[in-house]
Amino acid sequence: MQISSRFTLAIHIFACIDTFGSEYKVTSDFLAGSTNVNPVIIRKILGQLKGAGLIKVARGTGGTTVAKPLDEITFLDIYNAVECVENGELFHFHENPSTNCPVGRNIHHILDDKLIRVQSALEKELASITLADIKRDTEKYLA
Amino acid sequence: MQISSRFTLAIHIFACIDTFGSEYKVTSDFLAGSTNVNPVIIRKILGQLKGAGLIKVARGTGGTTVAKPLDEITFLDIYNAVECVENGELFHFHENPSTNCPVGRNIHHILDDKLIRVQSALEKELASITLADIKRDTEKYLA
DNA sequence: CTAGTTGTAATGTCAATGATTACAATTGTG
DNA sequence: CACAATTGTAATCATTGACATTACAACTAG
Repeated sequence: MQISSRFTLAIHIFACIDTFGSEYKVTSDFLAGSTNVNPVIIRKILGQLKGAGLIKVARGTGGTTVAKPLDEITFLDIYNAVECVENGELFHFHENPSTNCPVGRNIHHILDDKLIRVQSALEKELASITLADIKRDTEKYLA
Repeated sequence: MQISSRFTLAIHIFACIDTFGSEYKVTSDFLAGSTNVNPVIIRKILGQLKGAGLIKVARGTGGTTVAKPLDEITFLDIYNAVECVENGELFHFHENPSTNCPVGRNIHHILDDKLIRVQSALEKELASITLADIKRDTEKYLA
């Protein structure tokens, strides 16, 4: 299965806040228009990003702002915030390998460290990209 | 979403073929017993691995063998064989960003190269692990 | 107070996963 | 040759997550 579009949506949201935040009030309806995604879905993602301390959302009056310097928010922070994988485990392991079979009994010992290596490689690359990179390239393409 | 358990199942299957292949006939029922997964699911995975040229399956008589030297089969080969992600794209991009919004119009330009970087990091790590590593560690834990 | 928003619950649709039953096709062996 | 074991595959089913949508209570600036 693919990683949920919540991830690309969240980055799109940050690009909008940064680009339009000084000029417009960035509401869930505004973001729904730019992403073409239902405003309730947007509000759920905003709630997750807020919960992770990445943005501030104004209750009642409306509008969203970024809570930290852009170069301190990595793709990994966003990826974790929007819960792309359950329990933080990228790979879904088959649940009940047989304890009667020597291989089944040891498959976790054999495999777990390798799965972690792969997952760590993914997360390391996610951590190497920040919203400052997004800001730079957004300005480049909008010019 | 997590990556399908077909991936860990496939590796479990290879470990069984290597460990028991010389002594027993490794059938889908045998593998279903070791993995605790339905034999029809096993047969589907075997079909995908066979289609990728990684194993040979004996029709009628039954039994499975590995088609290549173990150090020539990487985790990436297996990952691709069992179709863990659609179109080979790890990230699901929201489908219709607005063309009326400057950010929506450019979000793919801004983001695609970064998503590819992350996906490549994952695939590179997958490619660095082979079934020879699994064989070595299986023997270690079964001893 | 009112208008515009957010937060959230409740439903609905759709797709993928995995289990399960059933059965035709295949093939070595008695 | 006929049989028994096995593969390949179709057809269902239950469960789960994603995303859309409607509805509405709670909140806040003006």
